[in-house]
Amino acid sequence: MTGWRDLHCGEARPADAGRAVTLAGWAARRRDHGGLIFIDLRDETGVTQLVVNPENAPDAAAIARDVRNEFVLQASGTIVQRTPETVNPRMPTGEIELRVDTLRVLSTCPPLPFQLDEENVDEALRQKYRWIDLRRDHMQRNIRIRAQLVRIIREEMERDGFVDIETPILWKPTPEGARDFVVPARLQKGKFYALPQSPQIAKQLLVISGFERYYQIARCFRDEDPRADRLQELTQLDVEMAFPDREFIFALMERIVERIWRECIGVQLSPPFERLSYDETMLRYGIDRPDLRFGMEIQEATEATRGSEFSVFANAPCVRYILVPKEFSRAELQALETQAKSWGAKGLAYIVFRADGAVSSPIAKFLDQDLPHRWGQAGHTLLFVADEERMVAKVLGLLRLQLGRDLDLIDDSRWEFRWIVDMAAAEFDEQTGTWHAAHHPFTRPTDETLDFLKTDPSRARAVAYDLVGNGIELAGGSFRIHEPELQQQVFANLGIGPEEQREKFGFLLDALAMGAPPHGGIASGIDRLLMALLAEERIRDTQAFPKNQVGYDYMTGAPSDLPPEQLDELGIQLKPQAGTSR
RNA sequence: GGGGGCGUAGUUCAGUUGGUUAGAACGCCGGCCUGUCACGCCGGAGGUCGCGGGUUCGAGUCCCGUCGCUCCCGCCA
Repeated sequence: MTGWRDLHCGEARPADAGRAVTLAGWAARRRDHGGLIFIDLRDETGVTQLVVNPENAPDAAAIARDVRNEFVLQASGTIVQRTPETVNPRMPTGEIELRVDTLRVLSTCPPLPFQLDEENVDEALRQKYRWIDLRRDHMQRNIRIRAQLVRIIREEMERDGFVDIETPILWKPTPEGARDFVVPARLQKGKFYALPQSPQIAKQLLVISGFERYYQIARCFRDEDPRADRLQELTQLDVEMAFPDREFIFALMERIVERIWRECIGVQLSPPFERLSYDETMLRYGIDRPDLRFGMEIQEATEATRGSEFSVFANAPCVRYILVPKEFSRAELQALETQAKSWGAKGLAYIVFRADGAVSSPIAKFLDQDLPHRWGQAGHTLLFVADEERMVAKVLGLLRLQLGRDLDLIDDSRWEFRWIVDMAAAEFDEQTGTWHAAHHPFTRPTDETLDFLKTDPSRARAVAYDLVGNGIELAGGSFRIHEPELQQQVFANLGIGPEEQREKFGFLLDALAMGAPPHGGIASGIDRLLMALLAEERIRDTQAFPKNQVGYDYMTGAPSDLPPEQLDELGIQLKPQAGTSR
């Protein structure tokens, strides 16, 4: 205890009755009864009720009358046991109160821009007054559990002999992956550092250096559009090890996750988590981070409809459907089709099975008679998408998720974790019409599918894995390429020529040539992990000081203009239209 | 880059088919109140209906534009 107080507000119990103590904290509420005045005094441990009686303490009563919410107070007096009829069983300190002798106002506060017990306050306002927002129980809980979660991670990593090593925040711009946040270099005018999207290369170098087990709670930056589940500035548990063993890495993560869920929210998980292949996941859920808390899995219908008289189905490379437990109306189906089209589908075919046995559908008559009945069910609707496989998976996957939420099919009490394994090595880029690395270009292709990178990238697999929990990607990792020749070949397959390789990754290739052990690892987004743990809808509520969807910080006003002298010093000249401010 | 939703008091929201002076709750201010704990009771202040334009006798409401927020698609190795 510091000199300001000798007891915390959440600590006092009947055993303390009779003690003369001083408390300090915030005035959470004041109830002025004309005579008696009650003040709920709050600090980070809880709340104690202050009672100020003008007969015993006229000076304190005069001060208490002018106290308003969120004033900071120091109160001295005696802890007294409450009489039975005045006990408040809803609060831990409800059996006692502080009979105040002297009261001191340490700090005042105007009426708040929003109330601490208000829900759904506009996020812009919450962020502008974040120091107020963070006083709310909900945010206090989130930020404190975040610290607890990080502590658990560190303990588990240290227990297994991983060494915590910091890597540079000022790093080299890399063209692969997300857009870089860049930092102008004053001492090298016209040149730029980039903030790391992840310490990927640095951690590989550390393992090559002989730190066989590295970890870091690392800040990462990605200059892409944020979302409800995505941040520009994030924190990840970053792990890398020499002579990697996939089972070891899985078990490590499972142990960490199990402990976090148990200790932070009292939920007992039962690892090991089941494994799903990437291909099966994409087929059944249409997305690489499936939410397994409800069914409505995607079903294959391509072969069955190949000879159909419905030309759309007959000609499509892929036809799949989901069976939705609802009889949709025409208007609802219209809305669903509009939604599906906005995701890129050409249309949405449907067969509604009425509860009375009637079937309404513009396409059922074109299908083999028994097919719909084999797939359907009274009171349900079949929704079909026919297109390229990628599009079918995407649209049905998104439909499944949206309908799962809208129809309240998701069982919130369930925790479904899965390892997604046998990941694709390459992804098709619709815009450029080329293939690029699905994970990152240092990911090790499997020996068996290595040659497919050249001939048929869609079939190439990587030694890569993701951990998914309740539809949220919680971790992702891989084994890396440790042979310089293979790394050069993979670069080449991804369209990065020898000169570009040298310029951008020369130091990595050199390092790989100088005794690089086989290595691999995993990374886990702390913000995402917390989001899943707390079932938060907005990842921003897991951070103390988040920015909004266009990277604006309401509190500080960042990003902001620079004075001309500073720009000069950096050798930067802004285009006339640039430099607009809010 | 694209699509959806939202924008009314300090806050959260309501506001009917376009119709009188735009309401409620909480908060705030004043008064009363010695056992409340979401204290109670009485009274009061508080509004550029995001902004600009249009239609109309009349616009919070309809139309166009614009700004902001938010969710999603793209993007996110």
